[in-house]
Amino acid sequence: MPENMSKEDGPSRSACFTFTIDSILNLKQRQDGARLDALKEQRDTGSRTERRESAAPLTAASSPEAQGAHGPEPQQQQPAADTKAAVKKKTRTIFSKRQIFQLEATFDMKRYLSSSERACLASSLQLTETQVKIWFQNRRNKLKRQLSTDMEGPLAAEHFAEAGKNTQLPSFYKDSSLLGGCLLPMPFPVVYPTANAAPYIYFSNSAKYFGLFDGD
Amino acid sequence: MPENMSKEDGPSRSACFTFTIDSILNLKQRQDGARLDALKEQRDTGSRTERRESAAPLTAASSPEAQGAHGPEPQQQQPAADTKAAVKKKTRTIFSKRQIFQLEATFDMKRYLSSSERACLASSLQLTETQVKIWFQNRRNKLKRQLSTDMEGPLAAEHFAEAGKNTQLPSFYKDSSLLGGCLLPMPFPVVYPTANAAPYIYFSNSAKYFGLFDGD
DNA sequence: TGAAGTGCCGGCCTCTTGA
DNA sequence: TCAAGAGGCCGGCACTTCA
Repeated sequence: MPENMSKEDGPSRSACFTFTIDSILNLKQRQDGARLDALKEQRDTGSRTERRESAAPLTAASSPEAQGAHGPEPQQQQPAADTKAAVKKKTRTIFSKRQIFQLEATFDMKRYLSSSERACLASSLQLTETQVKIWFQNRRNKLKRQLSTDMEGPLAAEHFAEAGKNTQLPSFYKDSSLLGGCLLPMPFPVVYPTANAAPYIYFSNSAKYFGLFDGD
Repeated sequence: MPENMSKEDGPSRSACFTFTIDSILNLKQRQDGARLDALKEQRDTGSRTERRESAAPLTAASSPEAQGAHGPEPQQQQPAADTKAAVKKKTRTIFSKRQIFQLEATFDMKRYLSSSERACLASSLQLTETQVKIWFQNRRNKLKRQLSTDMEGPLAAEHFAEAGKNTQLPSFYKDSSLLGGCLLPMPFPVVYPTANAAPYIYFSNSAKYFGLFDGD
């Protein structure tokens, strides 16, 4: 799905308001990197119809990695593009606390993002959309694992699927249209009504916000 | 999309009620073929978690084509599976008028179907889900082309995208939950509210229903 | 520990084919 | 004419890798 559809979603939407959490938190950091995922993100640009209103025209060279984190300090661990086919050592970016906080808060609201919501959140966090996408993917997986171990039983996974099925989340073609596709993360417990059981409430690791407030 | 997600949608949903249009139209046809798309549909069965509550266990052999149409008459044009690797001549199934009618009516309601809606409609029409999926795909394309020529301008396509974006449509993860994922096609004009323009009304070829009522 | 890589699946789109 | 094939893109999931 959904993609191709991004065609119907990406270009003409521009649902990203500038008053996002960023402006609220007043944490305007650098505007440099945090773009192009080089290999995969580029083909994104090559879609049929134009898509993605991303600024930078993707300057073919340099910064092959998306190191969209770590406050103002440069902190590049990529091979500096010495040779053409750089070794491309697998880097592990560390998201800032502000980014994690916002991602977690958003995750509490909904576990799946529409493309426009993703774009909005990404630009708000100075991350690539792919990074946000992957973060949510990994986060979902983490949640699933946590539930499996917490509930110590095969039903855990079902609860997860159950909750994820009839509730939340978007579609590739249309977003929740709340705030025009933008989310304002608010750390509240989320209720996941299940189809055949009493509403299942998950407080999403209530302690995860602790220690995330003191700057990056 | 979705897929993978069909995992969360397929198995535990069973949202297909038996009072579908079929029971209304009292057109219980044969229950035989109209399944397995052989090549592609089969891997569907091989998904990670079980999915699809389809009856027939997919008997490896015979009926490689999905000829889910044409009233009671057999009408098979496939190579009868004489040799193992039959020539597999490209067949062109002709849907019955009843099937077309129902598909068109459903299409008027929404131009994209969730997996459960698709499953429901498919079983209701004795067609494979793939056939329904492809039909909707081709129908969407047809609509788009019609709009392009009708409006004689480059804006037509945009209107289509515009309409398809903020309106309808499902998601891979959750369906409209109307009637439990089942649709009751009702030939009414559909209103496609656009984001930045007055609601765009499309009467979906008002004459297309003519001549579709007289039996198969 | 967790961002990212890999492999597989399904859907959608566009264009094309051939009964 | 139109169901279906083919090629290409995207997102999701499971599982793995390694700074």
